[in-house]
Amino acid sequence: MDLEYAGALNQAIRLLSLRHRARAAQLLAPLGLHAGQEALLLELDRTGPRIQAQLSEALGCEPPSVTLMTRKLEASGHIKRTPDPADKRATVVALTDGGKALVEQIRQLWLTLAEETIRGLPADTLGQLPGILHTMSTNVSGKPPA
Amino acid sequence: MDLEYAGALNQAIRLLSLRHRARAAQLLAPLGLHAGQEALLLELDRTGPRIQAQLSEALGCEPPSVTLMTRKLEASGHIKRTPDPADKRATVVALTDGGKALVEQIRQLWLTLAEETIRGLPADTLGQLPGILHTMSTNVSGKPPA
DNA sequence: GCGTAATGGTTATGCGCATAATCTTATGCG
DNA sequence: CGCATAAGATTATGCGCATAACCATTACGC
Repeated sequence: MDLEYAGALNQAIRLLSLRHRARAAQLLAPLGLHAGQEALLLELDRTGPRIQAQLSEALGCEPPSVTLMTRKLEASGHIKRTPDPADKRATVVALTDGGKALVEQIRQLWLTLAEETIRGLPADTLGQLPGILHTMSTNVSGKPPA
Repeated sequence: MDLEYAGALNQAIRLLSLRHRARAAQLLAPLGLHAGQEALLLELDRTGPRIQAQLSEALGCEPPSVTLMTRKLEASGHIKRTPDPADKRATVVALTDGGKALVEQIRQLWLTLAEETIRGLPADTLGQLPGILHTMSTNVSGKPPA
């Protein structure tokens, strides 16, 4: 691998990150959501109520970030935070009814976003794309490949 | 395209963004840099001195972000900001000697990061990877495809 | 030429992320 | 047991990004 390829690759990843996130933000704004919050709601919908430590792990961000995000999502009425009776340290986070309804809208937006993103890519690329992205993610995750 | 694929794709892009950036931050920390600043320095090195509006365009971020980043990079001595004699509104940004030396180190780190990122990917994928990422970027850039 | 629009920058504010330090509660081991 | 350690959460702080509002300058149309 040469310096030029490396530079192009890293820059391409950086640009995709910025723009994909920016586009997501545009689409989520009408719902009153900021980019990043949708992932928390989708995760809650996918697995049911979870404590923040689990959310932190699933979302790939640190506990303090989850604390602030959950605060704001609770303030806007999309989730509810209740102390865990079995572990007094933990607080469990659950979707409200309003939150569940929001998730349905998010799913539609994410379909739009994904279709927009992969427009013009060859069909065989589409099949391997999630795998490629996942491989790169775990490669730089620092964690040993389980 | 189904909802499941869309969700997996968007989530994969989000995770790759977070982790690639986090790993970049780890590598840049010993140089006293924060993730994002390296792009500005690399761009300056690639094209020579530029005014902030051009940097904003090249980096894919908004002018206020450039203002703050250039301030900090100037404070740490890596760049120099001087008023443009031809246009009293503009300020041109140039690498200092120290900044140029830093760029060489950044290039090495970016080689490391890129090799780490694409580890385990098939050879034919590597060839098309930059193109795929670029296509996706422009797809969500909002700009008409020039 | 002059007034209006466009361009370059900055300030203020807010969000998502990070790390470091701290507090509380669980858990492990002697 | 009791005590050290680990785990869950929070606070404080800082950076990169964003938008909105504003100022200074340049460019343009009449």
